[in-house]
Amino acid sequence: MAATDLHEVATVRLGGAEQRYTRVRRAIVDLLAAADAPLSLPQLLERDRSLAQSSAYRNLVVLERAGVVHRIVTADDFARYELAEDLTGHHHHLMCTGCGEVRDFTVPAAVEADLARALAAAAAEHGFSVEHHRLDLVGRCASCR
Amino acid sequence: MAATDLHEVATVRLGGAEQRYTRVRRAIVDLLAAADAPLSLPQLLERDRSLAQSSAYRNLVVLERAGVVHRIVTADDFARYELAEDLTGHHHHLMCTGCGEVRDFTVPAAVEADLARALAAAAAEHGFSVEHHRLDLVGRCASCR
DNA sequence: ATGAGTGCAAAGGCTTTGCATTAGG
DNA sequence: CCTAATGCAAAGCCTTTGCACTCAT
Repeated sequence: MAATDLHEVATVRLGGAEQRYTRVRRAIVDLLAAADAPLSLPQLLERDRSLAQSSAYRNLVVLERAGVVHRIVTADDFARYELAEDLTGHHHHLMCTGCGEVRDFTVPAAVEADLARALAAAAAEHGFSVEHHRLDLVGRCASCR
Repeated sequence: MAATDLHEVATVRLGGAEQRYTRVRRAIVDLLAAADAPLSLPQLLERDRSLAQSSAYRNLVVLERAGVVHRIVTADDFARYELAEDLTGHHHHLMCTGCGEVRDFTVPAAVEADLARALAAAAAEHGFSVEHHRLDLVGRCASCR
C-alpha cells in the first residue's frame, strides 16, 4: 500500500475513534510500514530517537484500538507491533527462540482455505466467535541455529 | 495417559535434567493433567492452596525445561501452562479476548498434514529450524459473546 | 551431612499512569 | 481557545531472585 493511502486510512480509522493523527502516530505508522517484520518497542525507539517511550506505548494502544496496528505477544520479553493485517495482507510469523526476532511468511492459498474451513467448524462447535487466527512457527532462525 | 504413567515420564524427564520429582512438582503435574485447559498461575494456586507462588513459578520453569510442561503466552496478563504436547496429543487453542480463558481443539488430520507440509516448506525457505508450530483462534468464548 | 527444594519477602523489568506542558484544529 | 497529545517521572503488576530453612538421600 502506498504511504499516502496508508496515512489516509489511518486518519479515517483514528477519526472514527475521535483521535487525531499526530506527528508521533504518523512516525510509528511509517516505521512499521518500512519494517519487513514486527518491531518491539526498543526497536521503534532506536529507529526514531525522537520518540518518547511512554508516548510510543500510549499511541500503540490507540492505534491498536483504532484497528491500524496489531500487537503480537511472543515468549520474548517485549511485545511486537505491526500494521493491521487488512493493510498488509494475511501472513504468519516465524518466531525465533534465540534472539526473539519475528519474520513474516505466507502459506499457499489452498492450504489457507482448507484451514479456514476447519477453524470455522471448530469454532462453531465450541460456540466461539472468531476475531482472527494465528499460525506461527516457533524455532531458531538462520543466525541462531 | 494414566496418572501413574504420567508421573513415570515426569520422573524420567526430570531425572535426565538431574532434578527430583518432588511433592510440589507432582502437585503441579496433577493439576495440569486434571484440567481440560491450560491454567494460569492464579488458577494453579486457587486449585491447590498449599502451593507457594514462587515455588510454583520456579517449578514450572524446571518442568518446562525438562519437557514436561509447555508455557503459553497470550494477550492475557498471565501466562498459561499445560502438559507438553507429546503427553496430551497435538492440539490447538481457542483464546478468549474477553476473559482470557483458553480451550483446546483439534483439526482434521488431513488438514494438519497439509499444513505441516506447507510449514516445512516455508521454514526451509527462510533457513528456519522449527521447534513447533502454533495455531490459535482468537475471539470471544460462548460466555463472553 | 549436604545439596536440592521450599517459601517468604524483596527486587526486576516491561508496560501503564499521573501530571504539568505543548500543540493541533 | 480548548481539548487532546506529549514527555518525564513514578507507579503497577507479573515474574524472578536472594536467602534462610527444610527435607531427602
